[in-house]
Amino acid sequence: MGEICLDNLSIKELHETFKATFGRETTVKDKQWLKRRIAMGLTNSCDVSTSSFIIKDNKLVSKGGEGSCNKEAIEDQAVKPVDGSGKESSLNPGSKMEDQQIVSSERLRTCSKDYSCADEDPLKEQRNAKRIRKPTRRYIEELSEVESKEHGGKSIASVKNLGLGLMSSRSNTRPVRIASSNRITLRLDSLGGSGVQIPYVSRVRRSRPRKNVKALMEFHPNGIGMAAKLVKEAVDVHSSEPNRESEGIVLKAGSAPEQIQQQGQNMEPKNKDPSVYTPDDNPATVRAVKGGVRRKHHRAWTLSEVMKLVEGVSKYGAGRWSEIKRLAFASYSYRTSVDLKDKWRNLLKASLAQTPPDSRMGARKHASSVPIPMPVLLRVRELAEMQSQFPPNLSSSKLTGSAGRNVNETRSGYL
DNA sequence: TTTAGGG
DNA sequence: CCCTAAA
Repeated sequence: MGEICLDNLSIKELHETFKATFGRETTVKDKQWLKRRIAMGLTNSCDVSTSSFIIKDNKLVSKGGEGSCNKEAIEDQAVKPVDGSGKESSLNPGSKMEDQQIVSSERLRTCSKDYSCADEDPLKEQRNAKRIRKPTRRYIEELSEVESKEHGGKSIASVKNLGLGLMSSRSNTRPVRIASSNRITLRLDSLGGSGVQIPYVSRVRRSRPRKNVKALMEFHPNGIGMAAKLVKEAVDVHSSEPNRESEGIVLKAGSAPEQIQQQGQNMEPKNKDPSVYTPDDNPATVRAVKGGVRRKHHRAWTLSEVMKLVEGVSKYGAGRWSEIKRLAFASYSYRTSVDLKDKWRNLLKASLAQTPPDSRMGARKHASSVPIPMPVLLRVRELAEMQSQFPPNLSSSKLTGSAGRNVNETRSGYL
């Protein structure tokens, strides 16, 4: 019971799932470890209410009721440092993924240190030791999202103490959240005038100025547009380079993506208090003066997010994005209802195109994007198919789907 | 404001 | 992801 049914997956599949879940690859070859890891990644979102997904072979079964949150998996993880086992060689959890170089030394530390933070300390150590490796911004950003859930908008208040009067610029200031460790991160969308940003953590996103052309054009007459742009860029350059070392987690770490990753996974259930790193928005758009709207940083969808989305759709119906956003995605500050919609659209497309030919061609050209587990795709297709038939009944929306429906993966002999 | 679609 | 038309 404890173990999720990932057992039937091959190492390769586990790797894929792992990547899909955490957005990064892993070289760990230990099946057990992978399973635990994935299990956590998937269930750490225990509140997915009604059902937790279980992947079994190619079937996706929803396990109803019981708060089956595999605490076990997590505990196990903590105890993993048991080198006694013969498979120690593969025991390098979130350590450094591809860097098996420092492995040994780190492993030792892992043992001596407190289990709970086994993954963390070693990192610091090894980092000083040899690691110089470049940050790899992408990972940091994408993994930084912690799937912590539910934390009402309670954290919004205190922000005022910071003397940020500008957040009012847009009556609808996106809920500002306070990140765990005394670190405050906020994002003001001041599209209107002020557009000043508080570089508390100077996490401005950098990217190409892109086409603010339109905006610029309008102000051009006064040359202000240009000025604005320049300013914007300037700000950008200055505050951006330090990629978003989000929450003071990366602190001393030169960058090691692993750390972020860690935090997400290791976070023990009990420590889940809302204050722990709020997956706040910020990486999002930042505006400087008029029209410095950068694209939101691309957030790779993790498997768990996808699953939440799928479940959300199954419960509230496709199209009720705002609902799904509020309920199933309450914790993900980024991911707007529109994002959900878009993602669903993509999932749908993927599910329909499922396993077409793949023939000899270099199949996975851009395999970089998380491969979505077949089961999930099947579910997506099912839901779409089904929902198109029975337009979501507002009355029984909650009962629709999730309740008693089975996952009849319709023959789909594929794979 | 939220949806649906096109870009 | 962004943007926009509709609702």
